[in-house]
Amino acid sequence: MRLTTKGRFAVTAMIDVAMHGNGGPVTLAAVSDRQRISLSYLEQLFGKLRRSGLVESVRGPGGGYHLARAAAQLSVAQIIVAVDEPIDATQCGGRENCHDDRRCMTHDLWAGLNDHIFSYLSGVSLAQLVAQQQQAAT
Amino acid sequence: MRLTTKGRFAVTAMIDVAMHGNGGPVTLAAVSDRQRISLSYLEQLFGKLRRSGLVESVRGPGGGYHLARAAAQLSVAQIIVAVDEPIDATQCGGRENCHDDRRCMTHDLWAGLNDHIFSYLSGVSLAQLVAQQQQAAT
DNA sequence: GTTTAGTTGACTAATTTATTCAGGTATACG
DNA sequence: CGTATACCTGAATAAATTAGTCAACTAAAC
Repeated sequence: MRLTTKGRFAVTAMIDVAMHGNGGPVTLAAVSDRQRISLSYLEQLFGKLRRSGLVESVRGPGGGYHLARAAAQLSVAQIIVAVDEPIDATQCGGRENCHDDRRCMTHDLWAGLNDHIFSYLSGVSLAQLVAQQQQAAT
Repeated sequence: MRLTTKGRFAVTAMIDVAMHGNGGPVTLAAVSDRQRISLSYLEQLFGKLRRSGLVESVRGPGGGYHLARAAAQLSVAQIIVAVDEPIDATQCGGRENCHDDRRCMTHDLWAGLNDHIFSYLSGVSLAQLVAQQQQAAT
């Protein structure tokens, strides 16, 4: 699992959708305006989020995106995995011949690291972030 | 804190130095050869590691790098911080005017996330990774 | 049938990552 | 000495990723 700004954009946008989704679908244009993320970049990200089943789209006037599940059932880990590219976490992609004789030295290291970070982020739900955000806005 | 391949290279190289440092300094040429990382890239990384006080250098023939402290006293977090660029974790760099009226929405989120990941990686020492690696080589 | 808004794909710019090149400096050793 | 080793520095480059832009299309509301 990588941690880059791309994942942060996705999480930010998802929080926005979660917070403004009461009155129906949220348009990307609105998210773009509020979060200062380019519309086309959002389109790319939400294309992935949709294909990963995290959001659902409604076409036509009054359309937009809404969460596919309750915010409490959506984790940060799912969002990041959805937008971040395949990521071969081990550099050798499972092959063990990356070196002459020994196997990829950091294989187990990063696998373990990934597991930890992933499990942590899996425990953080969108609902928690929304609650935190609304509290901060007070 | 970002998690990219750059940090992985640095950790891999540091493990190599830790494992081969019994007979004096380890040359980057040897690390490059064993780990298949370009020499010049290693020089860049070790320049940062040295300036961060994680390794010490010995010039001249028979020279090379050795750990500045015992492997048990060097954490993965320190290595990654040393080689990864400043990283503004909050996109707004502390300023709170990134949006019209509200502050950076994900500020607290990523700060908390960083803290967690950092503290986890701070708990993983180079010595642990070396031990793990030597065990795997059996 | 016109407007809204998602959908797709290609194309570009900026940044980061990784490599290469070309010099330098310090030091061990003969 | 002088020479070889290996760190040290900086610039230039290539590749990959990130971010943004453009253009055309489809589905649906009205």
